[in-house]
Amino acid sequence: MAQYNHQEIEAKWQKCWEPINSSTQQPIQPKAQKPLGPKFYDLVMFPYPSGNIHMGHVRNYTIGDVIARFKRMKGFNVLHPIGWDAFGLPAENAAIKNQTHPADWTEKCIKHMTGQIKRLGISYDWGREVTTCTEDYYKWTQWIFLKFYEQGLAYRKKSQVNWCPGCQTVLANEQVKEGLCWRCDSQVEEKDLEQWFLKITAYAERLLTDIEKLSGWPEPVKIMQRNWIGKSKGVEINFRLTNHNSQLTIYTTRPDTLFGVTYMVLAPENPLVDELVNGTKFEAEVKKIREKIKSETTSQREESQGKEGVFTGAYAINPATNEKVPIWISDYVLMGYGTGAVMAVPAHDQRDFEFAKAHNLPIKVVITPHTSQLTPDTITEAYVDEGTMINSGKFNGLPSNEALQKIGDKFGTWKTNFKLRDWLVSRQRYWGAPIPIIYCNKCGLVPVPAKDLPVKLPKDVKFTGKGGSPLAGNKEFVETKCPKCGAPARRETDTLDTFNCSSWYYLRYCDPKNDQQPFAKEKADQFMPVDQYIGGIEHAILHLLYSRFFTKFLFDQKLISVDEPFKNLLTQGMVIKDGAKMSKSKGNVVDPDDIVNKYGADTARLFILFAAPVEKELEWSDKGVEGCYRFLNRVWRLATGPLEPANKLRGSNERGNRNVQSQVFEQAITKKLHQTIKAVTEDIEKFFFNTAIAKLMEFVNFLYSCSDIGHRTLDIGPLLKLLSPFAPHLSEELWHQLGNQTSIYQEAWPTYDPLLIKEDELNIVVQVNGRVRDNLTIPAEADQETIKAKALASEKAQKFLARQTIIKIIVVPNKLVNIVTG
RNA sequence: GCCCGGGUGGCGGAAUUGGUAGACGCAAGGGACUUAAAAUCCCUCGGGACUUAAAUCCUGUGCCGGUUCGACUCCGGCCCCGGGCACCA
Repeated sequence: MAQYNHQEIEAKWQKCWEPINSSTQQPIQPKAQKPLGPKFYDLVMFPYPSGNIHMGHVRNYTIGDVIARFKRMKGFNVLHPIGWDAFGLPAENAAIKNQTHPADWTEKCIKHMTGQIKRLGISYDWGREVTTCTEDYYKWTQWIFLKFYEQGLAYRKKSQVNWCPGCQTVLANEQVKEGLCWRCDSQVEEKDLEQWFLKITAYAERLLTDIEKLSGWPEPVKIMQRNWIGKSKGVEINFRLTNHNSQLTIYTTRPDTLFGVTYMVLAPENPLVDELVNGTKFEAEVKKIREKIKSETTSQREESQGKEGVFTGAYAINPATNEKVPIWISDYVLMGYGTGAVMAVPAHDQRDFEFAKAHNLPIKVVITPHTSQLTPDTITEAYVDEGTMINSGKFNGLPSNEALQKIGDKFGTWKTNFKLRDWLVSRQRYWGAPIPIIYCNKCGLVPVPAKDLPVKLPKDVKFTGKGGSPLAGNKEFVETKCPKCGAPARRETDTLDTFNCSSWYYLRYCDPKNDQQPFAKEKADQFMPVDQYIGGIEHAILHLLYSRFFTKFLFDQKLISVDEPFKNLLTQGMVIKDGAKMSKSKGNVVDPDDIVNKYGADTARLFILFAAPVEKELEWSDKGVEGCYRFLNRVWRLATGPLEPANKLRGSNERGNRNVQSQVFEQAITKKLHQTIKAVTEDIEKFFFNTAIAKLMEFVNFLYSCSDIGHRTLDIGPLLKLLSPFAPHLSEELWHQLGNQTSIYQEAWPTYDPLLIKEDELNIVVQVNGRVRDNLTIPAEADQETIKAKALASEKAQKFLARQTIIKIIVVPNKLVNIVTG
């Protein structure tokens, strides 16, 4: 018997699988199920080609592969593609550092990572490989951008934007995490710049309501998206200004507190501020404060906690009370939300309360709790709950929730607001898809005609890392002719945020070679939506929200027939070591290559699935890996062996059921096998891979515990099939050693016989007052009365029943009897 | 502060319509085989009491209460850990 040589076996089968892997066009069909089964689109988040795969990738791709192989054997027509999210900053930074071109660097990385992925034995359809930085791909990224532009959903606007000094480019709101750049952790600054936006806010309502449709998504992800979109219902109320013609519009979700307004606050950037203070004695002071606030970073602003502010000298009239209230500016009011102005009700809003305390502004209570009385003197924090209206004219005495509706109706206009901002998509970087726009002195802004796409990214560019769009330095690129009038014109030199590229790649996989359109509708329709999407939770908002937006837009353009891209989503947990995320600086990185070399891909795959449930964090353990390696060796010996001498020699301490006739073993093994088929199948369907593997181990352990008589007659084919999604190489090798000529994953998935898994005898627990006292073995067909009688007759139970009155006996079929005493 | 997850042996984790807590794996201890080691195979393995041993009993799923014949599982209150959002009016 040859030893289990993982290196030899894995290399051999990876080579054999090459032609089968790249052939979704001619899907692999189980022999038993000839007609093409229903489609199943199995997708993992495509990687950024950073140079090396890490354990997170291994986990991601292994999960996807188990599902792909399982579904194929189940008869589905599986689409299981892979590609590269290849535009992005690291390539450019590497270029600056190493004097290589981003294109060359990226190509090298892809080549290396391709080899690494192939060595994992993942059954990708490499014939559909997609790379976002190639002209044939980004041509269509640009094309889609132009579609947005045509529909008025891509526009340029000057506004306050997030600037990352580290990346030397602007960022979208979604890309700022707690004031820091999501990529490089630099403190994000605010800048006034003219930039390109996609009008994702036009889809805010649909992006929100359609979350309901995503029954196959984890609840936390849906909650995060809901919060990010941040819908709120309120009213806009106009306040007249004294000594001015214009009026002040505020947004509030609490019109019930309108009578409690004691001052107003404008965002420092609100244009009305100039109108109010220009030429007054307040101008200098207000503008000083405004400049100070503007210069502050987000985190400095947070520290000020809404205490920074100054009176503008102007007053507004409360439409409900006709009271004159002062107008202030403060950093706690944001220009980007609502109208950039609020009515301040210190008694019922904590931020207003704190500001009022800090600046000695009056407090007026208009809602009081049902149980106690609230006065401006006794109040120590804002009362934000519901209550009874007071000091509110004819609304006095009403419950506040009723007054909210009535006051809103009377004084304002109902309005829905979203926290979601439009998506800033322009980047002042080189390594991305050029924005296909031309600026003409006569015609203004002109989109590049579709026939002229792609706007090619020139190779000859200087990388200084000093800021500004690198493309601006390339004359040949910048200088062009206006497509409309032919006059000399300039190209846009910003590139698209790479999240544009990743927002539609799953559609390109459906038709990757199309040079007429991004994808043919009928081909996209054939596979969309993605049946199972697998990736890290870090994209809960970013990529997943953008992709939903793109899909809805393309649906509206009638380019596809689905309006949600991902039917089911599986968010895998991180791979950690020594309690921390693997990172170079911590020195706790485990290189997948090392594991594959030492133990093989099958072991790596098995361990990464076995060590933890998919959605939870996975603590890497070298010892645990060895355990999985041992298991595969056990399977190997089981299949290739005669039993080893040591195994035969277990003479003295063997279990009772040994040395019986082989027939008995056969029956027992068959039963256990069918139970295992059932359990493993159900576990895989629920993505409980860790317990599926445990059940395979149990079965193997069971086989080992049977005598060699049992072994000799054993057909391990079904076991190999059950194991094949997890450890494809070893299963395939042993499958062929059994004499089979065709690939194991062209086999149909094993089925179980419900009659065979039935136990003839059941183990029934006998409890007295809920505590276990005895175990009974009872024929499966025994009726309740028999079981009751046997339980009562139990000697061990009797001990606890002495001098007790039995009140009732509870029989749980197939499980237990509980005798309750008084 | 708000919103989500999650607390089970020495460790990773099982136990999803309330029904034998600790499957499976790791580590540890003991044994078989071996000149020896490795590999392999077998046994033990939450804590405690009692005992030569077997047996038996008590206790135990973050903490405190509750519902129930019966609670890791359901309810109320609290503590701790992880993640997300963070002046959104």
